[in-house]
Amino acid sequence: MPPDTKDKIVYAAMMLFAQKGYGSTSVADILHAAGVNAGSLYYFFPGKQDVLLAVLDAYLRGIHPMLLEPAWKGVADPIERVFALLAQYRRALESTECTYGCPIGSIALELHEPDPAVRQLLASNFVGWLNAIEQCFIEAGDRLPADVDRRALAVFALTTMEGGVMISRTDRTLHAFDDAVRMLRDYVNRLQHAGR
Amino acid sequence: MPPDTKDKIVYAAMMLFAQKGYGSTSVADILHAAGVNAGSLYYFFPGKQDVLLAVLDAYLRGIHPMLLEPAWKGVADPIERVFALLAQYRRALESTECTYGCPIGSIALELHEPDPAVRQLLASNFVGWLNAIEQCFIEAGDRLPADVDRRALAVFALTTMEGGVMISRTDRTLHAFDDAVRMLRDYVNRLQHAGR
DNA sequence: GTCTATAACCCGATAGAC
DNA sequence: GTCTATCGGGTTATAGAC
Repeated sequence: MPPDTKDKIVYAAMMLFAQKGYGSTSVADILHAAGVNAGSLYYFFPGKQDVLLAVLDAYLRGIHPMLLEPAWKGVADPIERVFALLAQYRRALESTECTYGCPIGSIALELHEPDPAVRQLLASNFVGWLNAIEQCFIEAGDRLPADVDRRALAVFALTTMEGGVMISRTDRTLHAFDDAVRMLRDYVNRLQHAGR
Repeated sequence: MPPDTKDKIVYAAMMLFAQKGYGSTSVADILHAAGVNAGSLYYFFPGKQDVLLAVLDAYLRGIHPMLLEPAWKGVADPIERVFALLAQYRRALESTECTYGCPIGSIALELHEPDPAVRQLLASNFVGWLNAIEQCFIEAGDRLPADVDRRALAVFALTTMEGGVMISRTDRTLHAFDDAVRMLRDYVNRLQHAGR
């Protein structure tokens, strides 16, 4: 079963949006990368923005199979899973000379007045990520103090990753990403040792 | 002394880049907002990107007078200064319905393959911010454990702010920003009480 | 230094045959 | 479903008078 045209368009757009951003990717770029003609794209999608919606939906459905499962392979401890996920983002930065970060975050900051449907899907992607990490901290149980807000801790992990990617991408160095993750690790360690 | 044409262009571009981003702001937008004609802009600047360079340079020179001094007015304690600065970003989000965040961060993620001069100025802006916050943590002296890396802590504060802005802008709610800053505050509190 | 007009180009989207 | 050709409009930047 060869990949159908629609999937080829979405996949090509996903790669291009991650590499160059949404605004800097032209429909012609997508057509060329997908090996498809304009008529086909506009047969499946009303316009460029609807391609973005399909891409964001693909990211959303891919959170578990494409993001979390690879990162968590062989890692059972819930707290280690949080840092295993961050380590996967580090590898993405490392293997692209600090060029490739989190595509959701990039698009979220690129679009200043996004269409409501786009903004909704961006938010859903963050929520999916946060739910998974919150669950890790919940599963950590009494290794963390009871009064520590698991959801807020998940948000903190996300800001650490996104902020670290932003600064590392800007100075083309992993220092900032590593500094931020190291501080988060120290914080979580101190929480684990609190009250013992 | 009326503001000269060049300054009007840079100021108008600064506002527009912050509101709509660099790519979505046309030269015509800048001309209209500045009340200036195309010939004037291209007399002072070789092109649009050079206007961006001037804007980033203005942000860099404005870090102390425009950003830090207002945030730190009446705040002497170095650690409180860190959170006073974060509170100022919160007010910017709040007063714009979570639309306006950090313009440097937005541009940093919008431009995927920035001109070296642009990337250099973005990095310098981050460095200026980090130097100031690092200095706060240094001035905190022995209120923080000696083995805590002051620079890394400053990076952590920056990722908290930038990541918090990103997520709050996306879901148009201050929850994420507040969660992240609350966690950072808890971490700093625990550091202050460590070893006592 | 400032103005108007316009060149030269690229964009997203469409039309209509097949 | 797919193809080619093209429309209409917005873009950055320039030319040349003043």
